[in-house]
Amino acid sequence: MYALADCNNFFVSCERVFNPQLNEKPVVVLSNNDGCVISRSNEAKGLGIPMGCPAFQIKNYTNATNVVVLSARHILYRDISNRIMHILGDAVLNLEVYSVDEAFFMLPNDDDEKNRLLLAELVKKIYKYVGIPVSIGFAPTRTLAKIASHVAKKDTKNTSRVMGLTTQQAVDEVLQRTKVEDIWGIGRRLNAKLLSSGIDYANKFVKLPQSFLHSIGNINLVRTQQELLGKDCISINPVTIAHKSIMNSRTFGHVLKNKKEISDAVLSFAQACATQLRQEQAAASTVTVYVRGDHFRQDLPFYSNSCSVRMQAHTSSTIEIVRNALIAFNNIYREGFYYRKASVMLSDIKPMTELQLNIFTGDKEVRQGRLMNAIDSINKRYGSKQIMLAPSLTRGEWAPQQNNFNAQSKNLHFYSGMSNTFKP
DNA sequence: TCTGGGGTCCTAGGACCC
DNA sequence: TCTGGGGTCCTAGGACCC
Repeated sequence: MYALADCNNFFVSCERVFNPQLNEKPVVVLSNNDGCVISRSNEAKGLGIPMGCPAFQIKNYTNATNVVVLSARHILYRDISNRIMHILGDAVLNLEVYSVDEAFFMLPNDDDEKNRLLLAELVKKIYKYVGIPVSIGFAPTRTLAKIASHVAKKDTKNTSRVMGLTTQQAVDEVLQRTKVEDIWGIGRRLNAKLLSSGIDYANKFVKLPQSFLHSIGNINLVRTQQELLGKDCISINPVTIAHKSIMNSRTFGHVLKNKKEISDAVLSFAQACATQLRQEQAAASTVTVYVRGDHFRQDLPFYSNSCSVRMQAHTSSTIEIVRNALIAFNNIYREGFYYRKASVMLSDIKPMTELQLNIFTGDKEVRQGRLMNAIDSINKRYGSKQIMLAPSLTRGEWAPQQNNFNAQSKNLHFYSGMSNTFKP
């Protein structure tokens, strides 16, 4: 049996832990740059505010009700997430942290009732020690466990917030009232294709021939169907999931034209990627830089492009990674356009332990490795930005804006200045 | 006026090999 | 009029997830 623990309205719930006045009020948390809604309380959902709603459209849904609109504090959410994952990790087998607010794990018992009691205890424990409401579903496959956790979350009569799909009868009943768009693995495109063939609910989806699934999707869609039929198709991840790519990317606070300002952003993102890479004790051989204009500005010419540079050898040195990121950036920067976003991605990542020294770069690699170790330990001890490459010492023009937009409606309450109130 | 930031996997098609 | 039959590797793009 697999279980999935899923935090309810996670970012909003985190904010409520530190500000109980937010309880029972409609609350939303915004994406970086205060762009759009990424977490909603039940009350906000009740007002009809959709996921991904642009911040400036919230007022269209408020209906004369006070909505509390908050900028995101991802460092805080990550810390709370870690606490929850520790509690889960101590109690269960094979914890797979799937996202900041979700984790899969295996259940120890064959007995449904024992499992149910164990999970109900975990839900209580997490609420008691961390203050976050969690729902847990369990079933023979991950895809069914996911559906079970949704059912548990929505069923307000079920106070234990635990739901098992352990008999065929229970599965059949739930599939009958699960829309295909709510199945894990079926997104907007596939949903549209299925609907146009008259497939609206999961009980119809599971009866489709595999040849049809192949014709509208790929092998993953067949796997999703098999999972709903109770056949475990998703291979178990190793204990520590190594990243295959590392990315750092921001939408700028406003459009930028000046090459230096944008290359400062690229430099800063490349440094962040390199630091994370070393934290994971890994090295990468490919750096990709991407830039684009502003989709929403009809009045400006639009340009987007990306460039990948393959480095001579795998490296985790900030100096090498930044140097190559800037080469890639120089390749794609075009004079005369306005830019709104840039990103840096590292790929072809390997653990340090698997790497051999390249005969061309060996000595330099060793020396830069010592330098990077020194920088990392100083930054760890005295604060994350004590030593950086020189051009990134100033706060860039590209910095995203938070708490810095106009409230058009008196119905909107904008909280600000809360960013540093949390002490782990 | 104002629209996020990460990730993964799969497939088709091109380049290249013998 | 006629133009082989296998392979591999890489990349771009599309789909999905949170």
